[in-house]
Amino acid sequence: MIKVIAHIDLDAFFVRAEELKNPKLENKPVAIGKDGRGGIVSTCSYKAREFGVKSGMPMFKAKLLCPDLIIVPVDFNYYEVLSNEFYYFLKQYTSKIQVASIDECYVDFTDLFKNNKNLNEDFFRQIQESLYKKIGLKCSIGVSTTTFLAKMGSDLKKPMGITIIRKKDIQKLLFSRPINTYYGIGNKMSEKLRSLNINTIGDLYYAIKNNNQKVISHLIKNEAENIINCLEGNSSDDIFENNHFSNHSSIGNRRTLPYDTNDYNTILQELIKSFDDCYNRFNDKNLLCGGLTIVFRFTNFKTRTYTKKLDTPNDDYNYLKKILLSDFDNIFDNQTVRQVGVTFERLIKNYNVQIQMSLFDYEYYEEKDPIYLMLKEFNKHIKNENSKLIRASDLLEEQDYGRK
DNA sequence: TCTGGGGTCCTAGGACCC
DNA sequence: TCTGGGGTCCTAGGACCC
Repeated sequence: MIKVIAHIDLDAFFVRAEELKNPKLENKPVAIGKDGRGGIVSTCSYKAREFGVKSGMPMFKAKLLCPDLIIVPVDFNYYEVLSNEFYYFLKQYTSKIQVASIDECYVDFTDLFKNNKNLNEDFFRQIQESLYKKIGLKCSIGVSTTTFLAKMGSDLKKPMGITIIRKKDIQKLLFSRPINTYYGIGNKMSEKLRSLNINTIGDLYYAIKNNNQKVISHLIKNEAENIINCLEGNSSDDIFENNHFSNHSSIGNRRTLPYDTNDYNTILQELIKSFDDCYNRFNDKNLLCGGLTIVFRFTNFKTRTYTKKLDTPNDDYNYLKKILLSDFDNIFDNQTVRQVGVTFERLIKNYNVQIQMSLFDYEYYEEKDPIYLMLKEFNKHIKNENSKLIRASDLLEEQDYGRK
């Protein structure tokens, strides 16, 4: 059966989130990110883009392009709360939602269109408008028969765009697009392909079709076949239902040092800050950590990682920290370091913790409890007066931590 | 005064077993 | 009379995405 899959992507999400906090930022050139050594633009407002500011650009460069740029630091916890609001909003339409990141998801609307042959923009326009009215977020929507095409579609018109890609329109809409806009082909691969005179998605399609071995040999195993399937609309259209952006199999933190150094104590102190940051986020979630990774990035941007697998998954601060410190002593060899980081890996749900059912209730939570705070934020941001109070049980029921 | 920090996934190649 | 080769499992490092 032909499916109706939408990819819904929030427009300049971090900027929009900050505008909701501080409406004075609206229609101004705003960049979200760190303003300091190594700071880059995480995302920026459309006004800032008019000056040539882009995601990933060093902040000092952005300031040169746009002297009036307003720089706002990243507030990830707040974005996460807002992101969950967005996904709850979508649930009024269907539960067939696959959360892909903090600001985008795939939704299977097939059932809703079962009896309606006239697939058009109206329905999606209504979602857009309702989302904006209720939560204040803007989004772009791509609609097609597969997740890949929906994803490619949402990128074609922004902000507040709606793009329907029908099978007969794939070539017209996608083949002239630059090669790096193909989802899954990044800078490295684009560079290789351009050196082989593959500059557009269409170029790549025909090269594979014509069995151009020079090109095919640069792709990973089975990728050529996969690309043809994607561009002919025959790739997977399955939605893997998940409920939260916050279900992770790892939690990490990296920190760029104020200056490159090989000083043992300076590096160790930053590493411990990283560890504490990870632990604080990890500790909220009733998880066990099954492995610890330390990462160094050197002046030349090469990275070195060191992973310790734990015999038994653990959540004890002192135990994990002891491992961190002994690992650090083992591997640190006085090389000059630019960035250090820690990742908690192999996260699994801690089934040993028994929680009384009554504790799932919103009103039973202590005011300092992270779940309580999250709910408070969440309810505060729902603008519709009629929406009912969300209870902790609604959230927790849907938690499904751990790996498949 | 270049190049963040949150992640996931893939692969080459080493370790190990028989 | 020198170290094959098939298989599995694991991990470091890198590519990619937002």
